[in-house]
Amino acid sequence: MAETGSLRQERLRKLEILEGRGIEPYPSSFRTTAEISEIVDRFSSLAPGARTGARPRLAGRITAIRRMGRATFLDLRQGEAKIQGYANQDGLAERYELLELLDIGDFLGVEGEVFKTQRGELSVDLASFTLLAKALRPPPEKWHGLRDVEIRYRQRYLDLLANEEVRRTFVTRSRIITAMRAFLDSRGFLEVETPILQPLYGGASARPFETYHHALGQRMFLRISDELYLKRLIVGGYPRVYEIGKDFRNEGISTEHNPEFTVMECYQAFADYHDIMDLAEELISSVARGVLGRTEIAYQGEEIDLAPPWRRVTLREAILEGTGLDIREERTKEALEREARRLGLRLEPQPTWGKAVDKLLSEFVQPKLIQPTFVLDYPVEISPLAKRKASDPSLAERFELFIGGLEMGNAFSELNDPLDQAARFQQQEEQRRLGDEETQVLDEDFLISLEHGMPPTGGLGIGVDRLVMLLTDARSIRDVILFPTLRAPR
RNA sequence: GGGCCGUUAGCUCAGUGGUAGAGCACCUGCCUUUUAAGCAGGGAGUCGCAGGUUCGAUUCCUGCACGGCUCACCA
Repeated sequence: MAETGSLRQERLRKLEILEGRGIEPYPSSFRTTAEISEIVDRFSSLAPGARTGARPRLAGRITAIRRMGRATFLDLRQGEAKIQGYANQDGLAERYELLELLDIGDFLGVEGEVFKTQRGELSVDLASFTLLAKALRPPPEKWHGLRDVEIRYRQRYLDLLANEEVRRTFVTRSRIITAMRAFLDSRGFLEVETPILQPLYGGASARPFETYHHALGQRMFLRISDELYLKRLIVGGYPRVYEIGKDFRNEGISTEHNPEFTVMECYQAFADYHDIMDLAEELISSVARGVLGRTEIAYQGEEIDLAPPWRRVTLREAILEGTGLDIREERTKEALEREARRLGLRLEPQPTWGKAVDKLLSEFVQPKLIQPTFVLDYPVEISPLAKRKASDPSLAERFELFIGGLEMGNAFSELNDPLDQAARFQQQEEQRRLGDEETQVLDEDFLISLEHGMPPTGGLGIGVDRLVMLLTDARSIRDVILFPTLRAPR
């Protein structure tokens, strides 16, 4: 980080003068008697020119200073709330000149009577003030805010100070997660924590981050999913569990992907994927109602209604609708790719039939799924942890949820047949040999847990960052993650 | 990783083959109810980095770094 040259030098000079006068620029505390927001709430309807007799002690950051000779105004901000400080030479006497040593960005404690100026600005008539922390660097520009995305992401604190809508977004994010917890808790789900550092990764098709534990002398992975551990807890007898936490995938970065991202996964015993669709609808619509107060939202210019029930369409119908291709007719990779080409679809060659189906969905169907849509019944080939449909063993009882063109969730009736699960892992190995690099790895310990008996269970995973994007109308996942992954500057 | 675009003062941005500007911020002066305070004056830059072309490069070319968008993979 470069020095900011003369601006920083200037502040250092003021710091020295302050210290020379025996003023501690970083005192350990300042006892306030009120929050700025409380004073604003209490006195905002005061008439211009009125005085209150109230004399609170307040603290905040200086966000503006207007010096007018023997009178000075400054804006003091604490969180969202702001109040004006008014000081004049009559009131402060020889202390008045110390105001010269204050800068925008400094934290200040004040004491004085609350009043309203002739122009109607709620103010504190400073009887005294105390420097609480000197800022040595200037804040971003007050008028245009901070635009440079690199500074916004790397120094998010400046973004939060300069851009109010950014501050609001992260408040909303926090409320979404709180609402999610409240919903799940009210449904009897137990919040648990499972390992992030794992000897084996699984539960999704993705490349992991690898690390090494020195004392154990052992390779470890950062989890790519919570799934296999949460299912072990269902085996262990908890009927409903959930976890909200980070997963890590060693893949590309985009407006919809951050290498570490937040996921909510929940598992409910004696439920199937139809029950889970109901659960997902209720979860997301109730979060929207709780946080935004409504279920109609606008996302990137599209009007979306999150009120249940949501559209449910099979994967086959969705692809048929979106492309004209019937995946039930084209059962081999070659036939599917040939037909896609015949229809003029730009489909890159895929390693397997299942991957090609997945590609058709994400490429040609997903962008059109603006209203909440459950796409159900996926090929078993690409659903190695989901139970087969009784009526068609080539399909899995699985759905993905799309809203606003974003893939929002993934769920299935969990595969609890240990022998079929073993066979599926085997099948994944074969797909790996065909060139699919993101197949699931065999987890012997997980298989053993299934052999001890897992009840029929429905599971759901929601991409929390994407849900926040949807509810805050964010275009990029980086706008809902406080410190998104960036290359380290050299 | 590929393609396209960007990088100029602390911040927001102009601009040029002849060595750099504005607004905010900063400094000095005036100003005791201002509020994007005002008025007058002033300081501030390795023009992302490194090469090349040129009498001369911030400007043109090449490479690199970082960022954005996009394509490829995933939640």
